[in-house]
Amino acid sequence: MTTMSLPTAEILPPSSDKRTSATPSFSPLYQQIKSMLLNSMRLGEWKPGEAIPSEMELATRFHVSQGTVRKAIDDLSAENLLVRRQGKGTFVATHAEQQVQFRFLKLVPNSGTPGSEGPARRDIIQCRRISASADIARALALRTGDAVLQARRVLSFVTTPTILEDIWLPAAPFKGLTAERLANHQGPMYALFETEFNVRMVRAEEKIRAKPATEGLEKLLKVAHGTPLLSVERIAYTYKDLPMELRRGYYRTDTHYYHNKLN
Amino acid sequence: MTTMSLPTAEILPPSSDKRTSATPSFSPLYQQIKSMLLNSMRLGEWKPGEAIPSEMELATRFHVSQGTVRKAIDDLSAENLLVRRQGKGTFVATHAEQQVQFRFLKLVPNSGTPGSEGPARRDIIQCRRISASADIARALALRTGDAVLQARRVLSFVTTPTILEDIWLPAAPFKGLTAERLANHQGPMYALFETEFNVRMVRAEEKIRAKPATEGLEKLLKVAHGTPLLSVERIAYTYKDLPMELRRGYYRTDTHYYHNKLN
DNA sequence: CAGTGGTCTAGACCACACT
DNA sequence: GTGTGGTCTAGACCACTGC
Repeated sequence: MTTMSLPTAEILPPSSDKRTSATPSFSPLYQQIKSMLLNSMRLGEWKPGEAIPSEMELATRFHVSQGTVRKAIDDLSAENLLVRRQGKGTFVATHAEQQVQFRFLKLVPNSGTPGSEGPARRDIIQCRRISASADIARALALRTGDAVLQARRVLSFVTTPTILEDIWLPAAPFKGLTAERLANHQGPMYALFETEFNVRMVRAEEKIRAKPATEGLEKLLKVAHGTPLLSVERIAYTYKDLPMELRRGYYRTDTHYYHNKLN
Repeated sequence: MTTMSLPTAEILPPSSDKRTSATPSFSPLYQQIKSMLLNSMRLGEWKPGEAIPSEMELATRFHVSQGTVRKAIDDLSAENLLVRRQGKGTFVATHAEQQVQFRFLKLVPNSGTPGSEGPARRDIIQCRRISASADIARALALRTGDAVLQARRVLSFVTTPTILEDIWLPAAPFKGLTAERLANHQGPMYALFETEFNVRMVRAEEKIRAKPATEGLEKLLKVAHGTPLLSVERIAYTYKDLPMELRRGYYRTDTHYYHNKLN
């Protein structure tokens, strides 16, 4: 039973030996549980913010012990895909909660803590549908020419414009997204993606460089010509390592800095 | 057995719990085990690269079950303080291994993978003993005027000077460190710190900004005047959150980029 | 082969949140 | 009180490493 996948009908013959080693790879039970939990999240059986069944209930459903379910949930919890709350239950992680507002935005003010400036002001400058150029398509695992949405916005903290971002999204999963919906939405953009488009960003990678402000950037961020800016290119992924967003940001680093923890 | 302290000579003081609860609180056994393992590593009972006792042996020593020891080791392993190797044992993590060479240096070449350029060339420009200025002292949790070592070096990849770093170290723990020893040493500086000074860097925090190259930087990194550089200020910590190094680096980002994973 | 870490179980009890 | 996650135990067996 170790290398086969569990029956999708969620029935495990009681006679089957769960520990017999078959040759090729060997996948522990808790890994299989992880996959099944992941699938349920991906397919929307449990949505972001909702509780998943209790450990005992999942143990019964999968015909394993509570400890095995626990190990699977521990892993997913460590990957920030689930959130455990003692006495209450286990919940699908979401970008809509205050505590995780700044999980992906690592820019913090020179003095103060992340978020101490209050919510950022978001000004959507444009949002349009275009054809993917070669590099955009590659980043989003599309074909050149495929339809993508492109948005541009400025984030301001305490009236100071601090970030300019260009954002590219595959058009298909975000059908119906307009500048108005972006502009009218309060809270993190990734929260909007969850509730409106059932797209949950699970992880991201960033490439960071220092670049001089170009003419367009100078005006929008109100900095002098050639001011060094932090160039942050991010690709965000949903489940299954599927890239769902490309973002090219320019950060002012006179009033803020990019904060990173190394472990 | 859960809320009592352990019955051996190695009893922990009723360590204050990190949670914000007002009650006297409650420290699980595995947390106490973690602290004791941490202490043994800090005091050098097991040195970086060495194996710690087996799970069964530790369980006997601490009078707990193997599962409890296991949970403690799991945690320390997740924090990169220990490394488990199935069939061999559990080892104290070290900066001297190939696999973790680039744990703290996140600069990767535009094309290629971390380390694909071969080992970096390290040129020590200076190493001297000075009095800590106010900001250096604050970063290293010293008093203004305390003795510190200050070193400057250039890292080059494939003959291209890429990083200039100024490094400050508290003089006391690094007594005897000279430019010669730095220059003659092969491999990561943090590995030298482990073997020669019994100082192990456990984690670090970085503040990243974009800044124009100043006159001194231009020559050393061979870039044009005003070229934007990545300014990376790092404070590295040993056990117990004790700051042991301040590092101010300037990275060229035309040939490389700073890579960060967000989870 | 023995010794190590890795997985899994069944059951007990504790801490926490809600009702 | 009930139900949730959190801790701990004792024991079994599996997978990997090296003698």
